[in-house]
Amino acid sequence: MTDGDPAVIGRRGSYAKGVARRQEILDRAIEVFQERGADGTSLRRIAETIGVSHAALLHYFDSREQLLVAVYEHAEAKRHSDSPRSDPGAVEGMVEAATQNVKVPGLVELYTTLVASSLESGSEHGRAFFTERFERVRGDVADRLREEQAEGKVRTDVDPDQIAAIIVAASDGLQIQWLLDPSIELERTLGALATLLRP
Amino acid sequence: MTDGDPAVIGRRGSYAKGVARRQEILDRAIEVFQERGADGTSLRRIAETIGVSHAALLHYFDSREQLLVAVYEHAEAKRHSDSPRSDPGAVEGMVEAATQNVKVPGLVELYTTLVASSLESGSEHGRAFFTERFERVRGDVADRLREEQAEGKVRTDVDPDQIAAIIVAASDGLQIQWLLDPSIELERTLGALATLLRP
DNA sequence: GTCTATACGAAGATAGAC
DNA sequence: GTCTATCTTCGTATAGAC
Repeated sequence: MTDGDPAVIGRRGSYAKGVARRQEILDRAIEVFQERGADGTSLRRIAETIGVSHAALLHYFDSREQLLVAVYEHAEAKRHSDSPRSDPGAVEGMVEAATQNVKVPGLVELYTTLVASSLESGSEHGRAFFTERFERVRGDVADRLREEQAEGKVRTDVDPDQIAAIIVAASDGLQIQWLLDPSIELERTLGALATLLRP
Repeated sequence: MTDGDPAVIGRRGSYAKGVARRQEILDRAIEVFQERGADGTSLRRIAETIGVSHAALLHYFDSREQLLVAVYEHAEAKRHSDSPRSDPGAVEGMVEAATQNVKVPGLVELYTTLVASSLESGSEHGRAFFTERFERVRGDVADRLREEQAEGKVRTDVDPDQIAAIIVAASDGLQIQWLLDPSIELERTLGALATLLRP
């Protein structure tokens, strides 16, 4: 996120109570999504669970999609601050994140749903968010790969940027495959990718 | 699909005209999705474009999701019969499929949308379809990997089943990343994955 | 068997009162 | 800043004409 002001994501609530209320709504909404994923989560049901009208939600978020994106963003940020940032290798970091994700199927479901809808034509906000996110995550992974290449931990006959894209894609895709069929062993399969990268 | 009768996918239309009409609907629907993806595609809009009532569609397909799955299945089968089945290496086959897909963004969008909704709780049909599909595709790729390992074309220090899952995941994920940001160079990036697999 | 007509409830979004 | 009321569209279900 390039903009420093968190409230700028919605349309209003830029001051005092508005910001607090917004955070409160997001906190409550996260719980809803963690247990329900993205299916039983209409604006009206979320509003009902939280205890406001659905129109009130739309006061803080321009559309259902913006609310969903904000919820995902908020949940992701919260997890990053909860886990003490171990900062391991490029693949190891992805493995760690993926195994964490898979414990909260609702979030993976939400993520997948949002990525899918961001591909559709009407989704300016979602498209921008995920385009930026993919770029940032790929960049981070590529940077770490370069470090590891310099340290002799990763083979140097492949382009770090391309490998980074593959790692991110494989991680996303495997989480989906795992949700549909847990027999694929997410961690060990991502481990095989790490084997491929060793010099 | 384990059942040999194609008409069994819907609920009726098992005979003569019904089958033909069903195919006709699918052919027309494919065009709709190829240009619109999955967003402007409500049951009613599809019906309107095809020239039937939305209730008529539900005569051939139990639900909107079943129609969408059938459309995707039909489009995929059609493409397989159109391209003369080159049957190359494991990764090469995925590269070929992915580069074909990316020429029809609507289908990738449809695929992603369906996979996402198959994760949700209400989706029995979609979930079964994609679980089977992933299993079949992974199995095919793994078989080819084993052949290539025997031929000395692929390194043998990795499990073919795990690599197959990674190839499928990476292919799916990269198509999405490419749609959001074409600068990642889909073919060359998947080529890097091929490099990793060489002995 | 095939399809039209119609109805129902839920959804996202908007307008305007308070 | 938040609500009620309302609009439109959606998926789905049913009745019954042909």
